[in-house]
Amino acid sequence: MKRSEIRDHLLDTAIALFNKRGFHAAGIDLIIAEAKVAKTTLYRHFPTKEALILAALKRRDEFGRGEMRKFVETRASDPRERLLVTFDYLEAWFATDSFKGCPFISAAGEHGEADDPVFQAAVHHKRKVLAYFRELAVAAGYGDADDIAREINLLHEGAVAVAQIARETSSAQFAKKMARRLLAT
Amino acid sequence: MKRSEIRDHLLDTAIALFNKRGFHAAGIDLIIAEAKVAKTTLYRHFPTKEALILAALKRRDEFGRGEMRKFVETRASDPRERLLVTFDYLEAWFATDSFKGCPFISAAGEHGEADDPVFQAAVHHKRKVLAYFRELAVAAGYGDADDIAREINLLHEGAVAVAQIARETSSAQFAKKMARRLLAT
DNA sequence: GAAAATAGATACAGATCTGTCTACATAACT
DNA sequence: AGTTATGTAGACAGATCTGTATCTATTTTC
Repeated sequence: MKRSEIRDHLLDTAIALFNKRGFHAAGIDLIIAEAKVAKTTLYRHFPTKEALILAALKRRDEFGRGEMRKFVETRASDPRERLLVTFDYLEAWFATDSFKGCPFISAAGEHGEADDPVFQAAVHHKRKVLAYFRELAVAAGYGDADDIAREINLLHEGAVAVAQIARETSSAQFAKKMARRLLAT
Repeated sequence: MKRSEIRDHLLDTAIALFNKRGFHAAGIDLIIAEAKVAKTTLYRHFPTKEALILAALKRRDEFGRGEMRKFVETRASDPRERLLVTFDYLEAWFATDSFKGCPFISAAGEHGEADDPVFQAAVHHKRKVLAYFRELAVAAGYGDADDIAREINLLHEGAVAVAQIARETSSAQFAKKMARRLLAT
């Protein structure tokens, strides 16, 4: 396998296994076996497991937010509607086989110390997502864009947590209806 | 230490360490050291680590729901108000030093397979909490008590997730205001 | 095409994990 | 008081974990 591909392949494999088994339970040996790559290779790209976790979270963050943006932009042009369409993105995510809750919440659960770089990666991701909602709320012309963004964000988090445990997609549309009613007030 | 006390003491120590470090990262040796108990003693009470985890989650479930009930019942008598007071309970929980997000969401993150007993324990807890909200909604005389309960529940989950990452208590009151507006429609 | 960097395969070190075993001390119950 | 159950202490086994070292094969790059 070419060097240019292998790093991303390793990260994708790691993301999938961290998601499925958890960050501690998914060991290096499992990751290299799944990726069909030698251990030496992994350690040439990432000096430690923590570095691998951080790189995986970074990739997951950028990919996930990019996907949500694309999804939203192709389904609605009205900024107000776009805020609601984010819940349809959630629904599509929940419907995938690999959905096991938010990887950043799980990462924060396993690395809960405030000064842990993994926890900080989760904080960074959540801040970026909130900023996106605020961006949409501003574009929609809301005077209290900050509050609107926080509301959408809180509903997202709630829908994800419910879907993680109940293992069904309906919480996305349920949260969407709540959002619609709140935006109407 | 008396036998009757030691089991609960072990469970409380385990709960605290699982909460702080995560279920995989908190090892048996750490738990017995913190509890100041011999390893033999722990394994006389719990045959495996998984059994300890399950017993700890069961205790956490019963304790947490009992505390919320007590909190709510002492602060409001009107059933409608009680639904809102549950968010004040959240706020008090968030304000504790040990708050690191919902232990059951974290447990589900580390044991995400649907047939894993630990995951099932999380499902059980969430069902019970939802049933409590429904009980309050029924007492409040709402015709659509199921939907009201789901809304309160989703707002709770959202507030917990936000508080876990942002490390502040304000999401509880923020969710409470959202709940108030939703209940008014 | 040659030189340098990287991948593969695998053994290994050292730490840590769960769970067991042994030997002795203490508490509880008859 | 004496028997039984339980606690303490710690060594130990066996598995597993992260990370390193060695050596060969393959890519990349100049």
